[in-house]
Amino acid sequence: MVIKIDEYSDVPIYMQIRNQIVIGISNGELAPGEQLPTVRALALEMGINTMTVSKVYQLLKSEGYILTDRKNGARVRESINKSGVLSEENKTDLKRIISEARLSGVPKKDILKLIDEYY
Amino acid sequence: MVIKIDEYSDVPIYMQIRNQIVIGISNGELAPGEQLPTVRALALEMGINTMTVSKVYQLLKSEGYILTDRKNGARVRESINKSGVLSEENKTDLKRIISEARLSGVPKKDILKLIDEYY
DNA sequence: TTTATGTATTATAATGAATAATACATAAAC
DNA sequence: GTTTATGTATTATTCATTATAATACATAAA
Repeated sequence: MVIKIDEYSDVPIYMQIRNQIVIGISNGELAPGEQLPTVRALALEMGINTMTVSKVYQLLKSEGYILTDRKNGARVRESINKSGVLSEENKTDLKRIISEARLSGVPKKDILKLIDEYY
Repeated sequence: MVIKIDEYSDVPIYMQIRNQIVIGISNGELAPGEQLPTVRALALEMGINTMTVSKVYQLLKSEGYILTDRKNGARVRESINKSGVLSEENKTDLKRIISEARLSGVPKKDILKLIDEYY
């Protein structure tokens, strides 16, 4: 899996990595049980600090997306807890995105098409 | 229009206000040409610094949502530029939200229902 | 002349993000 | 047993962002 950092983004590096891994798990690019790169390998590959990557894994672990231990490294969880509902934060974000889209004249069907593509 | 700040959110105050005003413009709660509260009035009402509100208005102005001048205060723009396309940032955000939703077991139709509600 | 508007200025404090350089606990590999 | 590789902990530092505080300014209507 290729992870790309936009250095001009105002989204912190660790959050960009976290998001791309979550997207990868969701679309199947990262399979359940699949091994993730080691902290040091990913840090070296991306030219960032090891602790930054470590914190990404700790975040993903706390969110229930992956498991980590000292012997096996980090792996995608086999069974991820399903609340079945969209978080309040995501509802708020979605509302904002839709509002900006409407004001930019983006047709509703274009949004629905993106949902189809992403879901 | 009532603006509410979640002091526990990691979204900065100025961004929360900005977002809620954008949403208000989009859903018609704030009509084109409508006067916004003065910088000082809004700051006093919300118990925050005047410069924080001023920067919100500068941001909204730079984004083309409102107009400000020293005599008339701030008003919603009559004609907002329509690019017709969703910004790359919003595409990325949308993709992340959908991914998290899928992993949480949120049915696609629930997402579409929210789109209907918000758009 | 007063008042109200957005804005500019300067300083300060608090927080978050990222890095740097080591070190540790653990367990597999040799 | 020693080495190696894993995630994690520690401590310190730097930098940018956010928010506040206290004034002051330019402008134009009242």
